[in-house]
Amino acid sequence: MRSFVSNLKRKFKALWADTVNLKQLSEYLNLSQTTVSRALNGYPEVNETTRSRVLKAAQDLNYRPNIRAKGLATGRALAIGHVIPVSNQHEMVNPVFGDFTAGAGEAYARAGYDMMLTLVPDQEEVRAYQDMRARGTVDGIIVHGPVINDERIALLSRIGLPFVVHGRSTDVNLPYSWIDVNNRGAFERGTQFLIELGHQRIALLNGLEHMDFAFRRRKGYETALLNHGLSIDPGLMRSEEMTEVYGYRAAKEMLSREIKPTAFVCSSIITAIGVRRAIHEAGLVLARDVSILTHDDALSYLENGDDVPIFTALRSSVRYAGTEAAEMLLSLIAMPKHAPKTRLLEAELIIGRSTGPAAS
Amino acid sequence: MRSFVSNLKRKFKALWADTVNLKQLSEYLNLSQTTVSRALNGYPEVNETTRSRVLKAAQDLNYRPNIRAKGLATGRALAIGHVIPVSNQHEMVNPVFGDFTAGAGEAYARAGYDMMLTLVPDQEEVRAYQDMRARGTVDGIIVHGPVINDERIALLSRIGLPFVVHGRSTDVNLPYSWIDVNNRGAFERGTQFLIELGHQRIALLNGLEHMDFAFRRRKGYETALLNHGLSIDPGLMRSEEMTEVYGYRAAKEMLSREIKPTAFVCSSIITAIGVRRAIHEAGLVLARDVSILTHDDALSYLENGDDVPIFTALRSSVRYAGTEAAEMLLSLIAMPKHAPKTRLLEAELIIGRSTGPAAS
DNA sequence: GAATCACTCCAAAGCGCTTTGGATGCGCAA
DNA sequence: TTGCGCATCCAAAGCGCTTTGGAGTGATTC
Repeated sequence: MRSFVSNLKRKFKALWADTVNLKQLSEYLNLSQTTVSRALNGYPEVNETTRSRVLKAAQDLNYRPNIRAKGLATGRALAIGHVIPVSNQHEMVNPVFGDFTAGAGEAYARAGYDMMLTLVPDQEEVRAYQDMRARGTVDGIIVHGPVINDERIALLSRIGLPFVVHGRSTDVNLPYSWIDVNNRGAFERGTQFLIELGHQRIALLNGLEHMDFAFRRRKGYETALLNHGLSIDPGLMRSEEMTEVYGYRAAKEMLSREIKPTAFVCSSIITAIGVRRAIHEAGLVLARDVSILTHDDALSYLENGDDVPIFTALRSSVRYAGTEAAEMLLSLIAMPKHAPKTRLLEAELIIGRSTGPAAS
Repeated sequence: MRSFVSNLKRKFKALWADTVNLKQLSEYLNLSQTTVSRALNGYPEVNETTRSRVLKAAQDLNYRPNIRAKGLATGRALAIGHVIPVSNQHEMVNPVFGDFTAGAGEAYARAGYDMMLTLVPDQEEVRAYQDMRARGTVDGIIVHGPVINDERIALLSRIGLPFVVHGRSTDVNLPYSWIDVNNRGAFERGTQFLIELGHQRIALLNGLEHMDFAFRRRKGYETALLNHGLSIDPGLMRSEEMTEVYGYRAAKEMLSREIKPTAFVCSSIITAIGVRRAIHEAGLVLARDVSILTHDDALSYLENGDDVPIFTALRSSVRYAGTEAAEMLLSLIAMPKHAPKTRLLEAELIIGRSTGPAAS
């Protein structure tokens, strides 16, 4: 039996790890390409006996449909695009993106979709989306890093390419699909937590505030301050790319002042690590002299401790968001007429060892 | 003139942000598809006047060749695959991968290639590569995270899919293309540096040692110890996924011993951050009481300080490696008969503020 | 016994591009 | 005038798949 099959394989030039195409497979089976194709794709108009014969043969001859031919015929690409804007000021290939992508990748893998990454210089972004649509490289797109009033949303709606935004865009009034963390609510809650611990001078080390998430976080922070009769001090607010060095420098400067902040709110655990370094270097003690509260994306390589969290944090798994976003997009592609879907995730306030009552 | 063009656009159903195909373009030009295709792709047998007419029209009508049709006709995919192995023990979507990818993406973008990411469960990896080959999704592959005696290398050679390994694989004797850091040399040099500072009990917090890079690093570390008459103490060696918590825990345990190590060699800056945390928590002072030396992949989000490096480090930009790997692969694809290319990068020893003479 | 129907299957026409194998017309030498 | 080479262009055949529009069976119905 084995040698029977392998003879046929030889005859049909199907060596191990090599592949036949539909035509060869159908000749081998003495069936038409139509029938074989239908059997393989689960269409009803084929006898079940035939179908299992076909399935068996496809297995034996190691048949793999050519994805480009399939795509040409069906008009679908079976791929999702992730466009990563690249600019000088600003680098989207960050740890957050990695984890989000990992989450999304899982969902794609399950659904048999591929994932295309494209790095695109800022100013060519619009063109890149048109390209993807026109050249048919992808069936849908995940939009990363939305800014305030992001023009990509209007563009993608116009050209009719399904998309899901990771985040939202303030000032955009079109309906669109998104998944986001309640950034404003989280930062309001976190700031309030510090205020209730007695802190009055609370610094905010935010991400770049043209980014929508950072804008919302600042709003939350400000709201909490105002709600408790505290004033907003621009000298205590920074907005930059969220690196370790940024956290270090900003904290070092603020801690060298006559009147120091007693607490820091950070937009990223990496920035918080930089702040911690500055605190140590200034000879101060974390939680006793200065508190840190940070947003925590639950990155796999930067877990916030294990049993007891290192930092008091607003936690929301970006990996989970990735999976959800991907599934939203896939279902949008499956039902193109469906209304936009939205999903708001809540961050969890987790008490760690980086906060304490304000030093008097 | 403008309205002339826009009339024709309307006539040919080319609305803004919409696209014509080759047939429409050739009808618009009163030329055959052959000629238009040749004009566009720079073939010589077309009059220069005609060519510029074609180019102009392609621009005006917003012509974008369908990549799947092109791929079907040429047999090329214009895409490169990055396969990310996923398992329970082990997570490749790490910050290093992100930066490598960013570097590679630049090269692809320049060459007009797309980048495909695929997450593949460990045990299906072999099948995944066969698939990519058979279905024609990619023209080549970057192999990430090679282990000792990595079977993927033989597989990819056999099925004839061009590939470049990021790293090497000990015990594989086939010729293949790779780009790697001199891990062994770097860790030997780094360890020697610590020894010369008087350290005798030097711990190694390595990555998972079935990974080739980690294996080589250990060899380098051991070589330096032996060269200086120091013994190898398994109690001072760890091998795990390189997270922050790993560094913290391992260092905490070792620093709680009767006889503590006086220096740590880490395989990742993230792990080093964890070690630093444990040092602080133990009430010790970095560089004075305990030294840290780490490998530094020069990740954009985890820069090792600015003017003065935080950690004494063996630095080698993984982003640069990504760009180089991509370019090697693209040239391999362009010249399939070419012999394998290899490239060994040297890590730079950078003196930071995390090392000092051994405390007596 | 003829008409109808459900069930299986097939031939052939695309999908949008590249590329092979001419066809056409021109200038130029013989 | 004929023949030849060269410069331009074109028709048509793929690439490997899906899908439309039947065609060929028996079985069922009247």
